[in-house]
Amino acid sequence: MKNTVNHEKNDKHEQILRAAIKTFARKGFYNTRISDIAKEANVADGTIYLYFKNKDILLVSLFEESMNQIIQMVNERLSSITDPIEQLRAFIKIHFELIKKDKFLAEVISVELRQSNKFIKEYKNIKFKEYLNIISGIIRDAQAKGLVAKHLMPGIIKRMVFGALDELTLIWVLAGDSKYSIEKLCKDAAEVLINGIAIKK
Amino acid sequence: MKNTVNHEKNDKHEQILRAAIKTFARKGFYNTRISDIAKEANVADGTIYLYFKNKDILLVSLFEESMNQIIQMVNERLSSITDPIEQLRAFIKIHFELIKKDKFLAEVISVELRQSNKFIKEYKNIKFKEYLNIISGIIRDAQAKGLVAKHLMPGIIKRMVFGALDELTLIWVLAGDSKYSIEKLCKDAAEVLINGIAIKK
Amino acid sequence: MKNTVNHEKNDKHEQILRAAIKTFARKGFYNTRISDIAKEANVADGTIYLYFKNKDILLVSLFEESMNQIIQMVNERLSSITDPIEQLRAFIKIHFELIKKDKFLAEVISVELRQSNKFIKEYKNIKFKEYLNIISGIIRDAQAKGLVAKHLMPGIIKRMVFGALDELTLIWVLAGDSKYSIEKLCKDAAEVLINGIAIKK
Amino acid sequence: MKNTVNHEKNDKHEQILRAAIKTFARKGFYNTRISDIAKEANVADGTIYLYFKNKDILLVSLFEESMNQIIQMVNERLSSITDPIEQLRAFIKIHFELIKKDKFLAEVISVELRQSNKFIKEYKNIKFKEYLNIISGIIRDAQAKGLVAKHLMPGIIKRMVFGALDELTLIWVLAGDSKYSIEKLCKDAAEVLINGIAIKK
DNA sequence: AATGAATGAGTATTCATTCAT
DNA sequence: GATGAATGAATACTCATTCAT
Repeated sequence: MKNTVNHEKNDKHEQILRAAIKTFARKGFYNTRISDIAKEANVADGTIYLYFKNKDILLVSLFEESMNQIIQMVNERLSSITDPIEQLRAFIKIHFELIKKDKFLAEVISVELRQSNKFIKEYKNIKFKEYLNIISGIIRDAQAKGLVAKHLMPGIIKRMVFGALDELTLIWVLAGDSKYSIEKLCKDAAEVLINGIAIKK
Repeated sequence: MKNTVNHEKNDKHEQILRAAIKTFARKGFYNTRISDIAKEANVADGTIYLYFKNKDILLVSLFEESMNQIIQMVNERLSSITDPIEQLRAFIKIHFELIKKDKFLAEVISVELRQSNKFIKEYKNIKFKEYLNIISGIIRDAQAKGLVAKHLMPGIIKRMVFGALDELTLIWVLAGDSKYSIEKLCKDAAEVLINGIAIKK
Repeated sequence: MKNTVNHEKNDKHEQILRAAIKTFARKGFYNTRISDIAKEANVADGTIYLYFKNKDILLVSLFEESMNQIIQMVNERLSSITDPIEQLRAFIKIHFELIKKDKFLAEVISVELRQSNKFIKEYKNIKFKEYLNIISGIIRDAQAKGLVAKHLMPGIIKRMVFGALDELTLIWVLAGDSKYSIEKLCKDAAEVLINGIAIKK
Repeated sequence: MKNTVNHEKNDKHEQILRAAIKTFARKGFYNTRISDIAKEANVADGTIYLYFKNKDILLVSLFEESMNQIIQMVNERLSSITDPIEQLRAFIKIHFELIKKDKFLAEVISVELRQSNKFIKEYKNIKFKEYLNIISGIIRDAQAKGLVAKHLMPGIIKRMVFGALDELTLIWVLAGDSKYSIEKLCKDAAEVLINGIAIKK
């Protein structure tokens, strides 16, 4: 989030996006007023419309821009790993690192993504699919290397992996008093998911 | 809701609930108008308020009543199985059977549940927790019988299982042209999840 | 109120009227629901419409029937008095007696009469005018007998008298803990009003 | 309401208040729609809510602000008069002057005040009590100077005076074709009320 | 670019009234 | 006559969006 290339002092765009994330996380998309975001961002209501066409687009932009950064970072980190199983483990690790780094964003993505995919008109969340396809890419590679059974369909596995991680995200993010540490969640998730798909030697 | 005994086919309560499920599935909770539901249910707008206090409560009731039926059915079906691993397999099977039987309901639960948990004031989805606890109960039993490693926390596993199943629900329910059959989803899910947690012999 | 000629045991008409008076007094005409009155009267909502065309007519009937009884009683009591000044004194006395006897009715008449006169469509409160004209009749008689100055217009005086009495009604009726006794109000009112119009000897 | 200094002729606050007075006078509080007021004020419906929290508060503000001006003006005018009897006469005169100057306001205050006192939640019309207390103040002064009998209670007299004046207000304000001139009403009222309470020499 | 006052379309909910039983 | 479930018209209020400054 912080590794963006915006070096403007007065970066309203970023300012509004952060305020939107925080407010959507707290109140949800439909219960958030543009004026709530404006207040949080310390700008006038109208200013938001100078940077984002409307409320829907604000949420969409938030997804797009966040996913962009995440995807870039994930790809970078994975590029130095060759074993697909280790790549999957790393993917899971990075997922939880990101959640820890930006709880609000994690909450917005986890809670609002489904709704928006379906109900924000004309929106196909390409970036989200790209994120999911990192997983299926790893699976395919693993299958090619004989590490994962060929009959498991990568399109299904990627969703199961994401679903499992996303649900764990939720419990960490929604519980103020996290019963489970990020590290434990990460460790168990990696163990179960890798055991689940890897061919046993 | 009503203190009358509803044995009529023309049960307004049921009629409205079905209409709500269908409409929430199609348009989402926040984009559904009470008048949409009324039209779908072939009743007047005001009639809905004779059976449900308000729109929030309508969604909540929908969850409660549906989960009640589901939980009862799942428990019944699982009661005749003793091997916890087979119970888990059966649980997964039933999950997909239910989805197939009531696509609209599956969609509403999968898409709206998260939002409602957090944003419908004062709502603690006890029934949903009860559903999740069926899974953790199975896991605990399996651990007691030495079938699942003790260090895996049932509270985490239940969420991973649900998350994975729920995400698969989504792809089947949202894709008009299901690329994957329910049966394939069920089979892969069971395989991966059981492999993931079961101790390898 | 109690001297009506209804000797039916199950007099719904009277029952509803009493419930309406009580409820209008407590909540005001516009804030009273037909169902409130029905509940108070221990009848079904629909039953009210068997006795009164609609909510407006219920208020109107309430005025008409109450004023009828009041006028009849006042006329009866005044008929045995010949001195117009004493008649006025008696009128004032009776006014307060009535208030004391039926506080709820007094409150409804005092608080709702103005609104209804103006805003209930097509309603000309003839009975209320008849009540006022008792006062102007007394004044005219007094003027004929040289007890009240001729230049005072009975149409004005009747209103002043009513306005003064009505305002005192209000303070007694609205104050749960009446600071002033009915008797004191009555005595002062009679003194001031009679002194105000009678020619000093 | 607004923290801006309103010195413009085109003051929305004032504009809305005037429109509200006119519309409440014509149709009554409960029969007036916010959109009626908006139309009369030549603003959008929503604009009203920028200046007044809700419909109840609009009526309350109308009372408060009007009574404030009235009280200030009355006190000013009375301050130059020393004889309490003449003060009372002046008070009555001013009352009718105000009615003549703003018929709509007079009508709203006279017709809606009672209702609002009782049925607008949490509203204690302090300003109205302040207005009434001008009268009782005069009476007390007159009693101290031996001009009014001590046994008459100022708390009762103030109400009688107000009731009488208010009722006369009504007949002038409601009658399109005023049978009685303001001047005649004023003269008779002053004569009767002063005769009514002053000790005869 | 930034503001925030003004707009007015949009909707949940209420409640007087009806009418089948 | 009595009921009360059903109706649906009516409306206060909200809030995304615009635009004059």
